[in-house]
Amino acid sequence: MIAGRLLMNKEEALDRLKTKGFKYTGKREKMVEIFSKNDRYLSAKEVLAGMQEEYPSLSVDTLYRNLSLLEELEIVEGTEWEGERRYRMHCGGESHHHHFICRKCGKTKPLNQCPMNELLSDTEDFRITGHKFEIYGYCSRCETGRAETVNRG
Amino acid sequence: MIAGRLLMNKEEALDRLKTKGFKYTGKREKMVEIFSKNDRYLSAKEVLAGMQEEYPSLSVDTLYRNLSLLEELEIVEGTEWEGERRYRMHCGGESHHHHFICRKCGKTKPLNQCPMNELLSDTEDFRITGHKFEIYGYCSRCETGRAETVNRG
DNA sequence: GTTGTAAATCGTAATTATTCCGTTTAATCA
DNA sequence: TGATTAAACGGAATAATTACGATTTACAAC
Repeated sequence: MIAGRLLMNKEEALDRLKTKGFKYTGKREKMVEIFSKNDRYLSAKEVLAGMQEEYPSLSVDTLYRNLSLLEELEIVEGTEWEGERRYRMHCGGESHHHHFICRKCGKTKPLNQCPMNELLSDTEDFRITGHKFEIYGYCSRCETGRAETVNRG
Repeated sequence: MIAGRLLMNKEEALDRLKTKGFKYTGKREKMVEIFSKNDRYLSAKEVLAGMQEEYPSLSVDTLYRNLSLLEELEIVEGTEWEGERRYRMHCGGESHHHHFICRKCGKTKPLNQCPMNELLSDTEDFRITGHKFEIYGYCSRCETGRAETVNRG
């Protein structure tokens, strides 16, 4: 249990869309729903597969534009992983954090600590604008083979 | 100055190729030379540009195969950055480390500390197999506009 | 030095992720 | 309801990477 970190939910996500002046479309709702049901990083292809249940002929342009939009609005957070961009529901709030990522199923677990706090002295001759810290491995379900096979694209 | 971290050099790289049973070709020599002259992450396209000085009609297949081979042999080290895979000369030795990366010119600076040391308690329910930690920003030359423009592809 | 052979390279095509663009559709608001 | 304008369509363009059969080459054995 992690204090002070609220996962973005569907209601807040769609509310944020509206208040920022974007339209509340069924496709965006479905996308947010897909992310809220999957606590792991999803590739564009995986999101597309989920979308096709309801929108079998969704344009890839729409898919990518909305993924970018949701990331801009901090409804989802993205990372580059294994050659493609992947997204998960934004962990929300002001609590800066990082993730553990399961190499097999993409499941994520937030980490409480941020390593940047101790490292500032090491880079005095650079102006730091960002950082990436991710831990990879296997979650307990994948480790013991109990996890169902997940289409990773 | 960082103690105990020897940058891979051309001689050792080619020696490593031979002892592992791979052939010592002029193209591989040139590739290693390009990396040894550039202390920063290079994209495949940048390496190709360097190769074309000497081998104007280099096949992209050869380029990518050799990049992968050099990475396997730990002659170079790769990372995914801004949508493509980039490589730099391997920092070598047993000293595990991470990098600061300049967003503009790709220049790198090794960091002495590894944040994993303090974080083990946070992931008891995962088997950890690797991690990535990179700091982004601007090096002093790029910050003050003194750096020449670098073709980043 | 000659030769055999596996590895390396070539050249081109296929694949895959992502973006672009002109047209059509639909959400929102007066 | 009608007007306005963003969103979506769909098909093509772009760009990184991989695949593959044919040819060449490094290198070791003779």
